[in-house]
Amino acid sequence: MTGRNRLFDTEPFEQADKSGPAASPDQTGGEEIDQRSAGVEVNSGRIVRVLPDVSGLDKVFDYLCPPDLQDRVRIGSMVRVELHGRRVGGWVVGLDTEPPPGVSLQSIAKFSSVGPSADTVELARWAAHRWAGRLARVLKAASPHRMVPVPPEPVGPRRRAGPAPAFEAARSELAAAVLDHPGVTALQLAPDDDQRWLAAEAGDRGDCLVVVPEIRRARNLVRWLRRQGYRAHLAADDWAGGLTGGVVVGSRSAVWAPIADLRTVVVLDEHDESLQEERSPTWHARDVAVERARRAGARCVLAGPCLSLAGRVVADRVVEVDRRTVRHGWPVVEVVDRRSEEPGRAGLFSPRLVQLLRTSPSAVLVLNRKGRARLLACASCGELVRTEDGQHLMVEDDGVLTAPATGESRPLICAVCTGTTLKRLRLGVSRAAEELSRLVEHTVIEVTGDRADDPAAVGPGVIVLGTEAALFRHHYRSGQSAHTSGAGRPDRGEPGLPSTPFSTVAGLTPMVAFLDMDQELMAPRYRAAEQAMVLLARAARLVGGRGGGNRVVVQTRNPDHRTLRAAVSADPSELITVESEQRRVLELPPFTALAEISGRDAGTLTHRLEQLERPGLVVLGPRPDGRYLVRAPEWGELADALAGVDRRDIRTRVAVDPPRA
DNA sequence: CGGACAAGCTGA
DNA sequence: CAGCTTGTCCGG
Repeated sequence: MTGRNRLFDTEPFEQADKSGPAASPDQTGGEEIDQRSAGVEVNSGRIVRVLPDVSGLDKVFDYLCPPDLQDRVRIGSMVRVELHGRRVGGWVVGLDTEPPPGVSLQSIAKFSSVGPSADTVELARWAAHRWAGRLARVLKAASPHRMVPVPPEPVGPRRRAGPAPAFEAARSELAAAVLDHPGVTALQLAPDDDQRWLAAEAGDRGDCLVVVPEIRRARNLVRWLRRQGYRAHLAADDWAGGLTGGVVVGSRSAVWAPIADLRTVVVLDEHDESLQEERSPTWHARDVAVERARRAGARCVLAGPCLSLAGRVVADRVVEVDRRTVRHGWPVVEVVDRRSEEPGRAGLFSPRLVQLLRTSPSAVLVLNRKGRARLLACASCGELVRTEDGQHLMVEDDGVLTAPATGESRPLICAVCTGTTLKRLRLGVSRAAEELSRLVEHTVIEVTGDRADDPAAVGPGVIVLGTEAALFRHHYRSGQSAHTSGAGRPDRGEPGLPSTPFSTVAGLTPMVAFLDMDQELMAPRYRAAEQAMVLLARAARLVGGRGGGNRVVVQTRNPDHRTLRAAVSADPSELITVESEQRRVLELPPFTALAEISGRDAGTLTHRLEQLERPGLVVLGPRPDGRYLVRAPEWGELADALAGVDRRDIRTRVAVDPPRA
């Protein structure tokens, strides 16, 4: 059958004719033909391969590169091209390519921006395969947000201009031990170590990338480095800055940033989950950093107070700051064993915790909620939002109330008092706050993750209570200073501490208490023990080292849990030893590779994977929520399997290295 | 992804 | 059979 495309492919002349008087005949067809006849032999008529930035389309297309663009277009360049009648952006991923026979080529419509280097495009390809996702998604992360028409040139002296920042001799020694070694080094630090010195020392050794989990911290670090006389660039604001040389700092996507002469890649707080992209492909900045450094012959340092097992395993060696420093950097961790309390009257607050809270000026309390109640209550009368007959609870769905049980729906209005202001109830946190306010004199502030407003202000006489978010979403307000800086507004380097977010300053909170650590310790996730340790390290950073007299309190019924033992003895490595052994025995990452398959057609995909009959590939599941896990002996196997299965006609989400499996 | 087109359905 | 929906295919 001669479909219209076949005709178009093979006989462009006729196609142009046939499009007839109605469709403007000459605009595209005529030009193409001219270029073909004039171009193909005579002018170099460079053909480039373009990957369009169109989600759902994972294909490359060949285009002619007009002569006036040829000196600017290279691998990674961002261009606009006509595709199927519309203009789309895309990346040049191949030069001088051989187009499929019989296709008439169009020209690139426009050069948009400098893009990732050829090396970075290759690295992105590796990552797309490694995490079984689309190349375009990775390239997007590796590309500037604002267009960069011309790449900046490297400048002369890139290193520190002024005198060296004064670090203790011990740190400079440590820096040398870590940074002057080829390969990948995992560096175990104390939780009160702000790690800025590592960025500075790396900067002293040449152009480097510093990846931190939070953009706010990246901003602070850039400011600090500049004050120390370094050329520092914030990757998010100045994508191309690194091409002039110096220190590039940014959050996870900074691991893709261009840089003139890469010597070192540093990842700070390597344990932090925000180093992993949450959308597919779920690439992890730690692993990209390691691979990038390896390819560039650069050094790589993974640092933090709570190195992940994955980080330790991927590293060539692990260096630990001396025992005394680590121990000193951890606060006293007090484990409150709730098993010994009188049964029956166990509220959320043990007598011991209440005693500690009463004498503490302020505190941050963390309640890891069970389940996710979406309850709504009327703000004026306080009633739960129910159906007309009061029999069923209702939830909000796209601006209307619906009762999942009956299907009944109505606008956002309370049936009892016709109030229109409804508030979301955090049952766990709200009840805990109520209970707490009867036990202590402090003002109690609730914090949950879904409130996008200003962080809570903690200060003397105030207790912040919330989910895990309470560890992050607050500012410290010391004494009478009423100043708080907005969440989105960068603080302008005020000299004092009042507006500085907790995330960067250790030792301000007198106490952090976990009301129910068992939720975390016993969570059915293979990394639960590690993740609980991350929370403890975070808390440790907030309250500071043991010298300050502040403490972390953990309420639990598992006082002998390996995570708690390690925290009490201020030694995260202790946990890792046990954890490592268990993971090996249970064949879990990082000793195997895991992917989580979810979505409507998860079953179909896993079935297809099983049919590949690859040795060592195991499908686990489905779990109650319909998700599957796929395990392979190592990530290469897993990636090959996922690449070898047809995913075109099905809707699934694939998360390689799922953080919460 | 989003348009182009074919096939399927409805009502006059 | 016009007018509309639904499904499938394909892009240089």
